[in-house]
Amino acid sequence: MKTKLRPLPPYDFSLALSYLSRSSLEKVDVVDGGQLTTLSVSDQRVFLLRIYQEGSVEDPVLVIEAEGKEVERFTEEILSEVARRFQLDVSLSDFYANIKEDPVLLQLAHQHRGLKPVLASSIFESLAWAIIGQQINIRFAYQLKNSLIDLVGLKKTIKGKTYFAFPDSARVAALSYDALTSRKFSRRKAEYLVDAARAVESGLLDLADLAECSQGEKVKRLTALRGVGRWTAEYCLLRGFGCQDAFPAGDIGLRNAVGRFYGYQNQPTEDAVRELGEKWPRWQGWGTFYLWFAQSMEKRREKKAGS
DNA sequence: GGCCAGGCTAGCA
DNA sequence: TGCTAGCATGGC
Repeated sequence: MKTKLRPLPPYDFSLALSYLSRSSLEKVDVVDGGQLTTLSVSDQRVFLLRIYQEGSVEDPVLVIEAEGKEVERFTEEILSEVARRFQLDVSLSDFYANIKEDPVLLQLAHQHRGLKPVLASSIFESLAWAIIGQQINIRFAYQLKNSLIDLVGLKKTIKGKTYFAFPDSARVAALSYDALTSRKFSRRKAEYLVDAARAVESGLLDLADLAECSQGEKVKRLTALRGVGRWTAEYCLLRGFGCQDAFPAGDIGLRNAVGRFYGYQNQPTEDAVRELGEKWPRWQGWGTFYLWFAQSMEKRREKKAGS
């Protein structure tokens, strides 16, 4: 199956690819030669997707090629999932209009014109990834994520090449804590992760239902889980549910980015970041994503210059 | 070798 | 309500 989507312009898929390739350890979303190769898993079915952009940033066309059994029957589902994950139907002009009081963010938006937040492939993945990433550096977080994928991730070999998908909640719920602690998870992190997966499996945390709730209710229900604090919930809202105004203001990476781009002498406090975000009404999530992205691009540039 | 990393909990005042 | 020790391992 090969089909095309027309994202709301401007849109630059190469920026999404840059974001997805921010770690060399990433093995679910494979970026190579200007295209993304990834598995799409839904309802026990696995499809291999190749996604790339044709046309320009101002007149974008996104091409989606999908392989798998009876893929034609699932075309609509696959396309809607791609549109959701890459926020293709959300207008950047609304974002631009709502950050005009902030020249710094406006400049970054100009510099990375066509960037839209990239969501995780599922709500559960965003929650699991946030738990994994708590209080540890990103590189180590990727190592833990890959251990989890080795243990219970989905693997599919096509034409001699193996592709991986992040495990769903059922697979994680079936894990023992020891299986994770033997792979360098701390005891607590193993408990938080497996217990969250079990909460989803038992229906204690109904993610489909949660999607329909208000932002406040989402945070309330998520933080009711042991191991899920405000940061984790906000992260999940931003990268899982795609809430445009989710705002993990306490995030260390965001505070560092604000420190860099807004010229702070010392790392700004969470309160200072929250105050800054008032200049991006209803779009704090996108502002956060732009700052994360710009920071990772700067770091990559510095590393390249230093090597 | 020490401090920091895309935090959170439990215990205490 | 607000503060802090402890968690645990890797990177720099």
